[in-house]
Amino acid sequence: MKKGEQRKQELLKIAYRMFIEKGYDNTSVDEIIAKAGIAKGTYYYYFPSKEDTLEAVIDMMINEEVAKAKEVVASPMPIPQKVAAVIYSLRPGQEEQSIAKVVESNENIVLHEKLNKRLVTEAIPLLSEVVREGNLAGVFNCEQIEERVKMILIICSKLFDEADFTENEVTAFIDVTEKIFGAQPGTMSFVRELIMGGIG
Amino acid sequence: MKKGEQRKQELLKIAYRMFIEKGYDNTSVDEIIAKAGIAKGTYYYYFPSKEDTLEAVIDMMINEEVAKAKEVVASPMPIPQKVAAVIYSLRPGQEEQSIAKVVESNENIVLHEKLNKRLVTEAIPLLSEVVREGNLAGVFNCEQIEERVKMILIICSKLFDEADFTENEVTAFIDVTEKIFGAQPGTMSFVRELIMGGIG
DNA sequence: TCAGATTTTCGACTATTGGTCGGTTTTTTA
DNA sequence: TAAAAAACCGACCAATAGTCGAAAATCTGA
Repeated sequence: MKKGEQRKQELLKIAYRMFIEKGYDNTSVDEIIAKAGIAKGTYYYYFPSKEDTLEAVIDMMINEEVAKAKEVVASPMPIPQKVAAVIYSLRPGQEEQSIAKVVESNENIVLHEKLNKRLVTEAIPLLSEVVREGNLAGVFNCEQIEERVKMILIICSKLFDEADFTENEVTAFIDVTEKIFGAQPGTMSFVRELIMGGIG
Repeated sequence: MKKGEQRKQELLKIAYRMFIEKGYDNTSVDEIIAKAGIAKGTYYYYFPSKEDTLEAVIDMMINEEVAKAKEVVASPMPIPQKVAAVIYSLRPGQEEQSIAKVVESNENIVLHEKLNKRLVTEAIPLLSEVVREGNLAGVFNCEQIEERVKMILIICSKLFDEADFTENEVTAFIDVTEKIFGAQPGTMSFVRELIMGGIG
């Protein structure tokens, strides 16, 4: 890695942290360069604009999460569990969660939404592959796989914005997931413990 | 209506138009007051901040769409058709659609997302009432009504962002809707013509 | 080793923007 | 009709994204 590339990565990490901590709009370029200890010109030598920095930060985040998801897809695991694991792996990582003060839901709409949109797009082919596996294995039974996967991902991205889940939400989500993919009732019921224990 | 209230409404309309035409971020307060022919101080006499103006604009839009939706709920109509009609009435109105250049999807994330969020929240009780009707009438059969309605609304808000629908999307959407609400297969199939003819 | 080119860095400067404030005009009230 | 309240004005401020020409550091090849 060249010198220049190193600096860019360093700036990216700083920007990433600050965008998540304080929100994209509430983070000024001046603050970023102050923390990095560089001059304005240097920053703009690496990034054409602040928004491009955001885009790069999102790329970084997406790549990490997609990599995790791909591992899960490749790993041997019962199909229903794999579906859950892929979705689970797409959540914002540990770090984001702990840092995030303003980040989720109310503030930082731009980052949040851009990230979710990209996440859904990138995840569709991955999760579709798993569902296709499921169809072959007989656990699932559905057509329009990509479209159904998209719906599930959209639901998840919105539902998981809130930190806590109600009993009814979980129940409905499990039932809907089974029905969307044409699975036998109970196929996804293990998700209840997963959600209640792991996240909620 | 007092003089002051008139001016406020006038400003609101101007802001609404500009936010939709050019996006919230790309509309400056200076532009708004220029178009309104007033001074900075006057603007801030009516709105504490630019963001409050956005909030007020969204309120305005929400109220209109909720009013339409309420009419639909109250009107006599077969339940499945009513479900479709309520959802349909929540789309951004004619005007928005025609004005909107940058508005949808790519730019104007803030307005778009805040609006959608509010729309889902406000629509849940309305659509839930219809579904409850449907349960009593025997066309639907489901529990966790609010939660299922929320899912449908989320799916719609994301799916209808794109102007065009694929055959597969429509097929999957119809099937999913029926299954989420526990309706007989075919119950919602009329939606196909509705979407293909009316929107797509 | 050294000159010339390339890459990287610098920071003063600009334009735009959201927002403030003290004062003026208009309208209402009594 | 005079005092009070409401509405309005625009100069001013602080913050902020982005520019630019020049300087410093690094690399190149002879």
